[in-house]
Amino acid sequence: MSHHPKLHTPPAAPRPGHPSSRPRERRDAAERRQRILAAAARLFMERGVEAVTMEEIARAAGVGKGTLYRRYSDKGQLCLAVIDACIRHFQDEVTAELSRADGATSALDQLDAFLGRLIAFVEAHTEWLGVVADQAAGERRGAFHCGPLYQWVHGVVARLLERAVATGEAAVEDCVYTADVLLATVDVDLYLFQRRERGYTPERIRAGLRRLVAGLRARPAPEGRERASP
Amino acid sequence: MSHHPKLHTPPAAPRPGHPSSRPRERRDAAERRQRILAAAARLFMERGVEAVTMEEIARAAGVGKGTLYRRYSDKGQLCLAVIDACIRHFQDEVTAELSRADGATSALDQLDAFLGRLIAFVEAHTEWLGVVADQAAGERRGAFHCGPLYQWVHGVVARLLERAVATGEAAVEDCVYTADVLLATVDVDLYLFQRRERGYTPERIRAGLRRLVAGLRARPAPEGRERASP
DNA sequence: TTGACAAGCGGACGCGCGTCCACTACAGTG
DNA sequence: CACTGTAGTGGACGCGCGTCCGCTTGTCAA
Repeated sequence: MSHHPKLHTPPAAPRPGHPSSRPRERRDAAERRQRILAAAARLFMERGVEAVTMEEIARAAGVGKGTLYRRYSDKGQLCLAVIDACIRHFQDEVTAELSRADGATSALDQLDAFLGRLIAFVEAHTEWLGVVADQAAGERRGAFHCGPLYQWVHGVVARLLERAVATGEAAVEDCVYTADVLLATVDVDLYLFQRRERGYTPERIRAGLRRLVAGLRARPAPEGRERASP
Repeated sequence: MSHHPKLHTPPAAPRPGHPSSRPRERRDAAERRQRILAAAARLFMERGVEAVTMEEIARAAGVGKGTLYRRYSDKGQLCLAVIDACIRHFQDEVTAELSRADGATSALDQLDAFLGRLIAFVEAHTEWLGVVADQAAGERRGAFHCGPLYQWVHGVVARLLERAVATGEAAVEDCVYTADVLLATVDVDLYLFQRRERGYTPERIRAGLRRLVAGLRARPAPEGRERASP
């Protein structure tokens, strides 16, 4: 298992596939990459993600800053690389569960289950995801939404919505848009705000999200509906 | 018109109200503040918000960086101060419209109208709001959600939702949470992503949001409903 | 008017990020 | 094995932010 089409930095940069197709990554370079990842993981665990600087990571890994930035264009990318194993695991589980429940469960229920898993994932990696989000500012605005992780999650949600529409379970006009909306719900910034400032539990957030999904269900009688074009 | 309880930096810092209650802001300080605001507004218009540095603003205003930071703790606050007039105008219009339509229009329709206005506001000030959002990173995470602007907008939405529930129009369990969700929909990052990458028009976004609100309507027959307490 | 005190000022400074480029050393070639 | 091109390296550097602290100046009381 575990093959989501080049979502993750495969081995490194040149070629993921054939063993003798291109000047593949140098041996020493690969070793340094391991050192970097190990050092970053250790420091992040020890002192928290925010408190560690790129310079420290470079020093701890015994490489220069240039080398560090060659592989990970910013702290966010490095974070994603560090929790890469978790991400793959998450994706594998989801993929497995979805294909298992394929015909047996309604699409909307699968969506609900997926969102539950997603909340758990966010809850478990808030600090990391927070840093990732921070990097997507200024010049890099929108980088996260354009990145493979969001694309994948969005794809899953949109596909489930489309299936739900096809089976008549749900009445959704614009699945792509709606998927964005559902995911905006677990945006790290909002999630942290609700957890920290509002004092919500993950369960409460989950419940709210579930009710939102319930609102997508097709209605028995479209009587007092919205007027379509004013 | 135009009195929302200290949402904006009133005159400056010490006291908004009585004329002889505290060592009110010095005259020269006030003048400098005007210079800063004018310089910032000009530079932002000329070269775009992102491209202007705090140092340049200070220089253009003929003050030191320390002075600049004394009043506006970061670029985001400065941005908000520059578009303060627009914000007040927005709030006044909304307040007026809401009190005008008070008994005449259904709460859900008022909500819909408000969200339309909100989208227009975001569309008009994306660049500024983007910078504001950028500042709410790292240490300052959640600053925007804690700030007066979000609080106010959230209050409006939550109140309308509560009214809709009271009149039986809508079936919403958790109005505060739902307000957060509706607003997450027009989060600057997401909004820009949908506008730029997905190529959505504001109208399309508005339509999607409207449908989301429609999903909150109370159902005629609660048949295949969610099980309330598992 | 004078004195005193705090509010206000401003620029030097430190920090972290990310870039840049002269140098190194690995991996194919003859 | 010597040769060579090129991926890879690392640290000096520049930038923008935000802070800090010694100096200035308005304001109020005597």
